[in-house]
Amino acid sequence: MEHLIKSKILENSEALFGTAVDGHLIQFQKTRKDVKGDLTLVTFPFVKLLRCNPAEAGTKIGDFLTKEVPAIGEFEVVGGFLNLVISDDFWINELKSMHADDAFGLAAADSKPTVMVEYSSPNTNKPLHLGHLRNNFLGYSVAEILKANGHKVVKTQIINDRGIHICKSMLAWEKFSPVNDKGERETPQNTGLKGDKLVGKYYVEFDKHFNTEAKEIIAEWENGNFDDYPSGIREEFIRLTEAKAGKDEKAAKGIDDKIKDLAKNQTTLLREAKEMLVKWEARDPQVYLLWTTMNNWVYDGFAVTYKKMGVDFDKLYYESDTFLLGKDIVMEGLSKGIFFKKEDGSVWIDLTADGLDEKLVLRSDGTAVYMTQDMGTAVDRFNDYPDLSGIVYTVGNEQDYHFRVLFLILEKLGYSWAKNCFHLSYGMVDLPEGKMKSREGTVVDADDLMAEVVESAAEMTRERGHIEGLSSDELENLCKMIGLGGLKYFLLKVDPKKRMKFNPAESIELNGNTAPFIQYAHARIQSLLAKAGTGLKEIHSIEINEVEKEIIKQLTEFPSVIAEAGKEYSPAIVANYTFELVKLYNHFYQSVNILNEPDENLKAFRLILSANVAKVIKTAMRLLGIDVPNRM
RNA sequence: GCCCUCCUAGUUCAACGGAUAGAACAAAAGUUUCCUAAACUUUAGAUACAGGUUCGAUUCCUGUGGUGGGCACCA
Repeated sequence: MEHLIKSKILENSEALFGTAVDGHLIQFQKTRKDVKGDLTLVTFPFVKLLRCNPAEAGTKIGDFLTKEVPAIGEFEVVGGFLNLVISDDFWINELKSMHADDAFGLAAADSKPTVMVEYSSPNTNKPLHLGHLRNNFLGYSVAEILKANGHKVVKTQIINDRGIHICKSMLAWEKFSPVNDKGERETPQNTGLKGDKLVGKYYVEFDKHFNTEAKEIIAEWENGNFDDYPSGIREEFIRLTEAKAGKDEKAAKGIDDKIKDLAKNQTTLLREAKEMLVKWEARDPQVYLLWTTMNNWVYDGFAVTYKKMGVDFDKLYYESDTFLLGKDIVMEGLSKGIFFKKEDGSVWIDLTADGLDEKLVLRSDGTAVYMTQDMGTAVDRFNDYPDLSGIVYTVGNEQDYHFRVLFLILEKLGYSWAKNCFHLSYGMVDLPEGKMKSREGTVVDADDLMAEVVESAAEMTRERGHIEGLSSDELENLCKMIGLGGLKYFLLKVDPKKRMKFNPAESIELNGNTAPFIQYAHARIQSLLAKAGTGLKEIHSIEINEVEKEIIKQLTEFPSVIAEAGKEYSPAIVANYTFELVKLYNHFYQSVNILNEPDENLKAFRLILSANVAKVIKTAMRLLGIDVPNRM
């Protein structure tokens, strides 16, 4: 309808305004609930053209449209707003056509370019936590939304399987794991621990011993013992200690941290971890075997978690394969004059003209940095998938700057796809008590949380009843749908860019803007349809009420909501749309009695309306990775 | 110090520069002879502050205050 009106106005702009008008002057919005009309045209933009007041402009355009567009019956002008009334027949036809369309709202599959969506990308030294849940749910959902928009999607993750952090877990396991009577150190098999949990345990173990050792070193320094440490340490320690005098609490703490860092760098543990990393890079067989073994434990653990989350991947990248990539690109950029070399041999790019800084792309010893690797990986992916048009990176907003730089460098290097790369940046998830800090044990473990929400859903379902006739498998499945749906919805309904607060109690809430509220509406409609039986009759001309019309209007917006969510990479748009739809429907449901409606025609209409609400709910929730039960 | 981000009811979130700033939770009051009460209906309550641009500003610009993050030859 908007397209139709727009083109009519543009075609006749000479007659209406005496001049051609720009398409963007024609702005629509939803009509306020308390005034007459279904669609509103904002007439302020035409005031200057027509040299009249907004109301006169509205009347002129309204007169024109009622003549030109049959579906527009009448109109009303309120100030600068032209409110158009669209005929009931138009809405009923809309409903009929969506009812006939099983894939309503979805664009034709694979009709748009291939997009890669990267998400999850964990480190292999610790288990997944709440922050990863937001990342995974977001990435998965955006992938689904892009598919719904007709894109072919490759879901991927890059697994950070190498580096000093992995060596820390490995070292701690070798040093601190107890040995059982069979002479084995702890394994997932002999402890029954999930692999990622076991490895994570030793990462924590490393940190514990590491801190203890650092404290001991500081104690030695405080006693004036610097014998075992390199020259310069004593001076630095004294300098820092003296700088502390007279500082306020916060500044003093900062200096304490620096002293601690100084001491940490002198620990045997860190030295050994670094040695292990060097051995790993040299492919030392023993270190490599340990690395492979422990990473496999982690992958087994992650697989369980991903399955529970309901996410999956089409292609995996491992940092151990990609961490050397990108050097040839640096050389190429160097020869093109995009990068420059400093005296010490390090290679940089100067982005000051773009409002950014100088950025290192290759160390003076010729080794790659994070940026180098990311450049290489991106190019690599476009080689792997020749029809790839762009990459979406689901990564936290602490890396905003990194991705700005990365995309800019790729663009300067002349990769035309650089403009199709997008950083799906999301805010941190806060707990009611504040930031999650692994050191302080305030991290919420992903497995624990998922188990908790499912258990809560089970409790509430048992309390409520309505479960007669369900097998225990069906019941378990239902509780999973409700619990995990609630969790997913809670994390997805907020604008991804925004930092959000996670309240464990609210996440399992079943009222308000939650998945169970939406799932319930769907289940109730299914049971309504089952009771009504099949054979929905054709609807004849009928008078529909305001609420019914509102619902149809809302339903017709679904395709544009999907398009909008794809453009903005925002599942929140889909979530909030669905919630509005359900509220509208519940209101309607409460005000009529569909099954006992004597007018067969009206009954058929209301059933079809309900069926389409259910269809849209199901599709929308699918885009969020949430299952909807047929009964609950 | 420099750069980025965010600040909306008691709380958690909405609002392409558009009409009287919407919801949800919490609070208060109601609705079960009838399709699932995990529902529905009422009531009360907010744009951090100060300027500017505009017919019109929660939205854009400037400044102030606050939040969080980034500024390593770490990843």
